[in-house]
Amino acid sequence: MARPREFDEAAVLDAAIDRFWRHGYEATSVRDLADEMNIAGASLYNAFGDKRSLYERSLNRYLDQTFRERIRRIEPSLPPREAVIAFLQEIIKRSVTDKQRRGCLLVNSAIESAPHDPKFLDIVATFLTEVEAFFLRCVSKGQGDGTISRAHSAADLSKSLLGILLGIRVLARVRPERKLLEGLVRPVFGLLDGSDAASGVEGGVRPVKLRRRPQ
Amino acid sequence: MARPREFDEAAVLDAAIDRFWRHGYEATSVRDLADEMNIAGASLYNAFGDKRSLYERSLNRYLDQTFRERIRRIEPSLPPREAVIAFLQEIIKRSVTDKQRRGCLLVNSAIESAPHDPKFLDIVATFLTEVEAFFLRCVSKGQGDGTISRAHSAADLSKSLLGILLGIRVLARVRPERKLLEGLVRPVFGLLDGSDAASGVEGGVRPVKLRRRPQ
DNA sequence: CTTGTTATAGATCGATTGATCTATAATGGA
DNA sequence: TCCATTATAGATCAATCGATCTATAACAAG
Repeated sequence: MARPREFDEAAVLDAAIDRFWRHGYEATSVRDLADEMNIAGASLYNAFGDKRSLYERSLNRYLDQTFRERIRRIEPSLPPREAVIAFLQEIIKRSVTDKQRRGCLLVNSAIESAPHDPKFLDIVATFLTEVEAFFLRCVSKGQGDGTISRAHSAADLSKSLLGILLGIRVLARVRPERKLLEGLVRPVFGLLDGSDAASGVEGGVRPVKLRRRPQ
Repeated sequence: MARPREFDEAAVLDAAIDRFWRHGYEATSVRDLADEMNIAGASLYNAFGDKRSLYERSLNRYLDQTFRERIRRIEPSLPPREAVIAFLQEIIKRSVTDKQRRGCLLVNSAIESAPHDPKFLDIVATFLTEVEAFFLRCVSKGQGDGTISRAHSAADLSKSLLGILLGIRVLARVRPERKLLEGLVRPVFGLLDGSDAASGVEGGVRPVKLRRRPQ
């Protein structure tokens, strides 16, 4: 019974994602959203609750369709070291080709929304941990089969990879230059390869003697 | 002639910085600003023009008082490798002790404001280049005197350092955990030290044959 | 059919926005 | 002292905000 929806929920949600992605939460009004989603304001409230709930739905859908999709696609199909590299290179490619300089909705949310809303904070923090966990799985596996250097602990390396990922996405909004981003990751990729990593600057742990990359 | 100001411009500007820093540009109203600056709305407009101009003034003052101050203080007083390390460690310390999770006004602006205002974009992009140049000076000098590894080009290393810096500042707003941030920089610091950095993942330039760190 | 339920479009709500106006206060120079 | 100039406080502006209301439309069940 009852009158059916005239719009495709996934489609209008994509429109909402795009708007939030480009302009952020505060700079987007409900009217902006309704316009881009091609639905009436009342329909928006009826279908998604309020603006905040719509943002939450948008962010979650974004994470599923971009980050998680990328992990699902890359992790099982590539050796661990190549998976990490492919993951980051794909993000560089996206950053460089993104003419609207939207950057990354996750990073944008981390800066703009997470600090002022416990729910958003939880979503963002949890997901960052999820990305870190992906890197950790890759690095651990790579160190196990000798394709990734043991000069640093898998825990540290995966944190560095997370940090670099976030840095790339900040630059993507301001200086999305191929040479900058590719130069930026080169030393980090080198970190995965063999290296003797000399002195421990700060008494850092020097976990295991490295092996000279068999394979 | 004319009635004198009743407030100290630098002091009220600091109050504006703090507000923008914590809440961003869009989520801060002119009334919020006037309240925190302890001046009337009319005085704000009289002294600083409009909200946008006040933000510009705030951002520039912030950059001078934090980033540039740090560079001016650290660069001449420490050897290049130690300067880089001190710079990043100071930022980690700030991130960890920042109970309000303000993060970095530069990074916050890069995400929220720069993409939608050519003037802000220019300020942020130019300053990011300025930070990169600082890292480049340090790395070049360190590679010259043998205290920093030549396994990667100074250009690439300084870009990586910039990326890691930005990543730290994103995490500072969401997961300002000491272990996370210190683990994150450990491999990057290792990058400065000797290392043979093997394979070029992507046909990247392998700039110079390394020397085994004389000193 | 009728009835119950939900979706839609557009008007509308009070609150808040960035910005300005009015009126008054405070100064240095004539 | 009077004038020109600027600063101040508070009221006020139209525009826009997030959200809701009213009225109508579209369906399924009976």
